[in-house]
Amino acid sequence: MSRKTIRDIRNEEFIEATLHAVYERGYHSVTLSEIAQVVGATAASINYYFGSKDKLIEATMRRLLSVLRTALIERLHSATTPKERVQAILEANFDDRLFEMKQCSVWVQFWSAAPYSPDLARLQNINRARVRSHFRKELRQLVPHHQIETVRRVLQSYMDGVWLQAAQTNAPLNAANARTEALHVLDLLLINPDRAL
Amino acid sequence: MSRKTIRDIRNEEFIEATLHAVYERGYHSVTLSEIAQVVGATAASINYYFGSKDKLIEATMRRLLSVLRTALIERLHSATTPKERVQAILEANFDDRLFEMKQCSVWVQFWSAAPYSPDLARLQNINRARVRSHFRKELRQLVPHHQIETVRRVLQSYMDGVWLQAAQTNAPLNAANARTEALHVLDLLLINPDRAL
DNA sequence: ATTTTTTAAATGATCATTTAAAAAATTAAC
DNA sequence: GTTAATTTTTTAAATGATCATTTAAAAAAT
Repeated sequence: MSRKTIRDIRNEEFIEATLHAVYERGYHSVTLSEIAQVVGATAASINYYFGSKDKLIEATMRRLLSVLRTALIERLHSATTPKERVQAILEANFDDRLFEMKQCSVWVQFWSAAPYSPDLARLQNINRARVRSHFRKELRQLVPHHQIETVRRVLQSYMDGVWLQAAQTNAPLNAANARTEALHVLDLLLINPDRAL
Repeated sequence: MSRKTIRDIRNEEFIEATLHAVYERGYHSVTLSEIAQVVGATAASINYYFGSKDKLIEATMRRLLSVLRTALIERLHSATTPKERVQAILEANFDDRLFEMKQCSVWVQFWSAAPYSPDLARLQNINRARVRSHFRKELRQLVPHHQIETVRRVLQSYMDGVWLQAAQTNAPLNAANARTEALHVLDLLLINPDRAL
């Protein structure tokens, strides 16, 4: 029963094309024509569907966020203990569907552009707030009160850093490795916390 | 005896202005005129001194790298044990002269632009290779052979992530806190390594 | 005087966006 | 089921704005 309108299909195609073209050419030098070319259309067509280049970019960012949200919800759903749920957050961030060159690259570029675009900044804040709040809720049951924020900051910084590096490597990414390593880092932070933090 | 030519002074001014203007307006939307305005000059003047916008950007990136290199050398010089030297690398990355909004912001923007500019990419690789090699040399004496790369990757990812977040916060940065937290993370990685990694 | 530095204005290129018309698809009528 | 109207989608070309860069001349410094 998937009754997709042409509009939905085109939206989908153009967002996919944007991911590809931004990855290939860079956020600040890609043109509407280049994006349109990826799917054999014209720049005018994009404006017909999205209204402007900015709106297209915003829609693409929403797409990335939606992939992360989906992975996060799925994994949280099948976790039962606080620690499992923290692991779920970490693993969602390096989910196979997300932790892939094209998306890492575009994501990092959006990050760096966000401070200069209210729309992108808004989306980014929503996402960051969600991850932060999930972390806090679970860490409350795993580490002493006064260490919650430190542990959370370290985990989030670590995840961001891995993404940043992923976007700059030309070697193919290994999402499974990234997840394993992230779980190791978590274990380190949970070992004997009174001693180091 | 600091005999500075006008050329040196102007170079300095324009690089400073670039840091300011890129921070204010964003790497991909700042114009030569805006940069020139910061020091009351004209865009043509920048081309007279730097030859092109790209060269100015490259010179600004070099400036940032030079600040890091200086901090790194200074701190390494006064460290005597392997652990102190690893600490020196971490602390240099969050040196007061470097870990400051304007520079974090510009640095992150350069990072995200580097894959699309051979010149920026080259500079970035040189820098990353230097930090990597320092880490390796010292970690060899601190952790078992098979864990060197993992520990190093975690530390570098963590540092990158902190920078990324710093560039996106509007709260003022606290370099001393960043250094303290980084040393904590190091201690965690060095505690009982056989257990977790 | 001569050289260095600065600038206003010109140049030329690039784009996002608009427009107006064509093409395709959908609907309605017979 | 074919045809004619209507709506949706697409595009080529026009528009207008923005910039980096060049140029040629003026201003400042040596």
